[in-house]
Amino acid sequence: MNVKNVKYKNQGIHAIAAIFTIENGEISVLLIKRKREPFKGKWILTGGAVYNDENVDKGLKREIKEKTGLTDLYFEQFGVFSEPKRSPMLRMIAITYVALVDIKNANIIKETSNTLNAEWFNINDIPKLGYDHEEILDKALEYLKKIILKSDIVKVLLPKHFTMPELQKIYEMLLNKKIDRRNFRKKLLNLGLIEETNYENLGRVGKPPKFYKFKDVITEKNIL
Amino acid sequence: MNVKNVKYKNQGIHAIAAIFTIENGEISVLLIKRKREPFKGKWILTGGAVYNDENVDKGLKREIKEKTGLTDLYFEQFGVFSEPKRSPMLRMIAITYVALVDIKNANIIKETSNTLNAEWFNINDIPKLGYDHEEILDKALEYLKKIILKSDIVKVLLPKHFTMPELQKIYEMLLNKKIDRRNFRKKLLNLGLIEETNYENLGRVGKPPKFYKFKDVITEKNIL
DNA sequence: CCAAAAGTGTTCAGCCTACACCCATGC
DNA sequence: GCATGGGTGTAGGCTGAACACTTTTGG
Repeated sequence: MNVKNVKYKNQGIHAIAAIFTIENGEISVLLIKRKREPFKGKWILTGGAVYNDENVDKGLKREIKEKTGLTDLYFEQFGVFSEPKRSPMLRMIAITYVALVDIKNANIIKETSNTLNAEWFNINDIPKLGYDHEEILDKALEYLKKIILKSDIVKVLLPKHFTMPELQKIYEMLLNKKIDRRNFRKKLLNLGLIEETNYENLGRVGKPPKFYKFKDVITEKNIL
Repeated sequence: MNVKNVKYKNQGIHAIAAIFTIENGEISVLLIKRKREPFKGKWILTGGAVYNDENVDKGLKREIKEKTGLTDLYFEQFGVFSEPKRSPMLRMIAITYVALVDIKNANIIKETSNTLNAEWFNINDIPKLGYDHEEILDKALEYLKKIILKSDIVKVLLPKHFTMPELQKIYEMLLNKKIDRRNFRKKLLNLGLIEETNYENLGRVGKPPKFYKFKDVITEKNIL
């Protein structure tokens, strides 16, 4: 069946993710450079059009894989951008996501049939973006800060076994503020997302840290 | 420009609202009965396809007005439903909303060119719905309970001047639990959304209540 | 004066913040 | 033994929950 009513013909869905990672102690976001019009040569967030046989999550995964090679990331939907003119030519509605990926697993494909380049940009040094992606990026960062204490989303940024100071650094970077060591430990243990392990790793300066891991089973109570 | 790639041709956007009100001390949701296939004769939530020159909010407002006559309601977007088969025939993605309306202003159009009927249904007595609207309704109720303490959304359900017990009854109905009178008063006043007025209204049994109103200016701090 | 409805205050528990000293290791 | 980095506890303020009596009106 084809759409006949011209009032809502030729609409499409964009699934768009602000993919974040932590690199050299700073938050970066992955941008891709467009190969075609519109916005040819401009940097944009990762994403693209959802196919008819996909739900939006699946379309996003496929687009990310096609345009960056990334397959193993955590993502969460946070918004809808639907101004009629947000995309020139076709009417596209964007379903937007925050995603996190571990830089160590992040082997980025630089060029594809649709993209000229892909690069991590420090979030304090973002170029002008195509479409309405600057607005989407702003909202994504805001959302990330809001959910970071209510989910185990940071899991992907850490090795299986990690220490409190390692975990704390990630929160400090994402939230962009200093946190008290004692309070942080109490809070995180209280949240019930992580548990101590008997993993050990000596050979470093200073008192050896305890190691923790994210619990395998996250109960309802944990993730609000 | 027309879509050529068949993989994402003929997609469309549904804006769909679970419109709630409080009637005889119970929560009701507005359902409309479809006049055409698919789901001809079935009850569904209010909504329809977004036009090309509208953002989703605007499309929702238009659809609600066309199909129910309602113009003055509070609504908030909460989700996206995108399973490929959620709508038979055309591939439609649903952007979903919670809406609230004051029953006293709710003069419902019963039949339109697209609908056979429109009626309020007690949420404990919902018929089988078309599309995936049962799932949407469940999620909408869940969302409503979550935001009710963080926004002035209940404003539309109350007269300009209202008493604490009146306000409390609405919260108790929406949250479906008893709340302690003293704690409720402290909490609501603390939230800073409402303020006392010198409105008076005697002639009722019992000690005369104080009247309150929602503040005209809601500051950033108030709505988290 | 009595029935009905509204107003009010205290205590306890849990959570957040601020803050300083001790401990185990490598060199 | 000393430098480095990690671990730990306590006190004050805020928030949410539990709980019972007094006040004002209409009839």
